[in-house]
Amino acid sequence: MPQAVVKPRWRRRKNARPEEIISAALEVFADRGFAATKLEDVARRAGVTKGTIYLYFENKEALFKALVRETIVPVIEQGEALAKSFTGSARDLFEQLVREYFRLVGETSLSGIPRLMIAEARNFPQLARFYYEEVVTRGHRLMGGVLERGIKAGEFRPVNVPIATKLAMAPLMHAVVARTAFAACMPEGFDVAKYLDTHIDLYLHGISATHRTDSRAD
Amino acid sequence: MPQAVVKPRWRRRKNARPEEIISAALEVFADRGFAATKLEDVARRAGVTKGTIYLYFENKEALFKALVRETIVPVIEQGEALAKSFTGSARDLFEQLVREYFRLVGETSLSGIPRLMIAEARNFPQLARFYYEEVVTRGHRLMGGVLERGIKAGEFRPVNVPIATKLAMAPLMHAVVARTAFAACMPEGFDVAKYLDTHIDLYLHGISATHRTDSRAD
Amino acid sequence: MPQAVVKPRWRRRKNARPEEIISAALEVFADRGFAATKLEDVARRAGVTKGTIYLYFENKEALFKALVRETIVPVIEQGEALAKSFTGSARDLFEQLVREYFRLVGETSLSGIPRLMIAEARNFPQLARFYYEEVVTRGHRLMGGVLERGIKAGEFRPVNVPIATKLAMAPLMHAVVARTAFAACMPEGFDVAKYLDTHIDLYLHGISATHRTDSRAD
Amino acid sequence: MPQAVVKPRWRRRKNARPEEIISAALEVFADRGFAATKLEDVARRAGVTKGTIYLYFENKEALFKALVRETIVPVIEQGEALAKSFTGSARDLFEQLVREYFRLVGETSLSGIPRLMIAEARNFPQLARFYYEEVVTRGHRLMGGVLERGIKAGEFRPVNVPIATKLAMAPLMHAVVARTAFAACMPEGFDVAKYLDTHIDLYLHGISATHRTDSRAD
DNA sequence: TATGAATGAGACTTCATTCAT
DNA sequence: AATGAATGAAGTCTCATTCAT
Repeated sequence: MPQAVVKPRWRRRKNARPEEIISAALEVFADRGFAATKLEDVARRAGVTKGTIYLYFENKEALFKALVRETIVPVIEQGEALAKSFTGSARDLFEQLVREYFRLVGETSLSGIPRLMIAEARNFPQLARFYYEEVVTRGHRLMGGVLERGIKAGEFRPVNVPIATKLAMAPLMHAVVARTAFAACMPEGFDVAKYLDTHIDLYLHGISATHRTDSRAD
Repeated sequence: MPQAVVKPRWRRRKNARPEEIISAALEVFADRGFAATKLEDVARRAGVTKGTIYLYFENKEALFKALVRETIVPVIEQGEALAKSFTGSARDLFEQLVREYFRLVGETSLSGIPRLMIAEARNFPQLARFYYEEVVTRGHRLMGGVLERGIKAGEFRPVNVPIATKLAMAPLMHAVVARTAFAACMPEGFDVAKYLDTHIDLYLHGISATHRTDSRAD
Repeated sequence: MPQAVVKPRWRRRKNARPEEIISAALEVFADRGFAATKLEDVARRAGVTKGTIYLYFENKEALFKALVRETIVPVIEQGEALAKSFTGSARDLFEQLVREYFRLVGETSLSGIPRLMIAEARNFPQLARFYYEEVVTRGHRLMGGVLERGIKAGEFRPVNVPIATKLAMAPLMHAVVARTAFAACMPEGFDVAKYLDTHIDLYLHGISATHRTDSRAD
Repeated sequence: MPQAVVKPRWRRRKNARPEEIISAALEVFADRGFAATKLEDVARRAGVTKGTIYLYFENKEALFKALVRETIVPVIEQGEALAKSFTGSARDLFEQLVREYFRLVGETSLSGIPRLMIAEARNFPQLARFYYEEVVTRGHRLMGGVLERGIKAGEFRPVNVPIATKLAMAPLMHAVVARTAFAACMPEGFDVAKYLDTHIDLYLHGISATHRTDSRAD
């Protein structure tokens, strides 16, 4: 990242190259993982040659980082914008965020990113930290905010927010991650719609202020 | 470290080498992933030389496969045995299986295996299939059986078992997988005990036959 | 090619570019050597882009050759002019040539050129020949002429001129070459003035016609 | 698949390998310089493959350093040993050291090393420092010791030892360096023997205590 | 059974050079 | 005349794999 300063921005704007490369990289990284991805494949898919990648990214790792930055972070930001402007109930916001996440990530090649990060986090501590802070933590903050909103509004019981947040996200994350990993092994498929419906229903039921009387959760 | 089974020492000596290698491989693979693992590191940790590995395993991939086979499947088997001999309520069995899984996998280096599989499944379709069938599906069958047992006994509502099974497992799997991946990024730590407690509580509450009146889940 | 250019002011501009490039090349080549010099660095220092270099020089090697031609040869010519017009004693001419060489080459970035040639001569036989003939031989001829002049005038003993010439030049050349190479390693510095003084004194003493009586040198 | 050509993979003892590689490296580096040397060429000349080099040397630079260490430093040590055990006059010791240096370095492929160092010193500051300290400085100390010995014995005038040392060495160094660089350009050859004779004679005469009466050099 | 020296295919990365604008 | 995007050959280095001992 040393020369990020020198790279004139208009060059990016004017030329679609970096975006094309990142887009190609997303496909290949998502398919094969970090180490097994050959830059030549990325280049070919982007319609350029190996050398061109190095005009825009310092090395493979930098490309990987840019990919994460440019693709996943915006999804989080979109969710934050939605939450900010949302005027309905916390339940509805919860449901909408969950479904939106699946629409944007779970069912696109972006789903490869969480899997990649889980796979490579330990080998790229610096990137892992970036991702954890800019995506995971931020995502948790977003979801945590929804829960607090519901608690304040009396829709949700006063649960332990950090834990409840993790439990709200885990089924989403795992479905995204495992589905892309084992897609080829699930000929019967995976009824995502019903999975989501059920998660939303069970989860909202679980933290709803109106149904419980005997919870141990604090 | 695999299971310290108590058996006559000299007798096992014959098989000790491959087991030592697999044990070393578990540590290294779990730490670094498949591609980033050097056989030399595995060898060193096993106290042998690279060449020796090839006496027992055809190649790196075969070692990886053996590792998966030898370490994870027994955990499933143990769970199956527990379920078979269990005489208490489905709720208690559910709780015990969940906690046992965490004890055996989530908090040992075995936790690296699911992460590895998720990372590499697409690059090793054959291994992915093996894992999916011998671990994932079998795990689901085990958990699904518990749910059915509870439904039959009138403890649980008659939910869609496959979906409910996945929703029971996802928080476990995700916690195991994400925790090892991002361990270094979570200085605050992760209160696993409370996470488990809450999951068990919320989940059992959600499918309990006695509390719900308005569920959309079928 | 646009013709009908309005010339006046831009006329010198036309030749300015190659000179600027050569000047930049001198700095970079002298600093880093041939292979380690990137044309991009030369271009940047010349205030142009890489492509521009190729408008004036066929390739890196041609630039290198032009650099040698344009920078060093004039120094020789200047020495030749001095010798030609010099009217004093051979001793004084010798001293003046030595000091002038150091002033023009030894203490400017031109000192990088001999070092470069020594480093790369074997990789560029054609250039080496050019340099050897246009610089080394010509320099030797110049210095040899001085010696012969002194011998004829009875100032110097009738030594073996080619050998004596080489011995006159070697300390100069080596000082120039080694000083730039190891500049960073000589914190104590190198008293060039005294080095030159001593060389001149010892050398002139050695070949002086008036002091020796027992030399084996012929 | 080539049919079972029985090519013994390693005939020699492990111990010999590094030396063989260094020996091959000397030839190639001396011929082409550092950057222009391909490790594959070194390998081929050593009768091994590229990879083998990396068993013994961390990288190209390390090989280069080892080469310097193993080849030139011993020459210095030999000179030091000679000086230490020498019982004759300082003049004779001087002469012997000069001739020995030429025999061991100037007329073997070791002569490529000084040239290499001069060429690459600026690009490898760390190596330059090593060489400067272990070779240049040590060589100067050796020669300076001889001069001091002669001064103490009344053989030499009380000259400025550091300067006189440099002037004693420069013709040697330059001859070694320039000869290998321009060997191909000197069809007439270079009468090394006479060059050395004359240098020794002139130099010894110059610092001799018995001949001078008018020196400016102090 | 075990070793460890040796291999060589393959990946990343660099940079001189080209060419459309 | 000048640019700057693009190329692709070439070199360093890695490491799974082999095999004589």
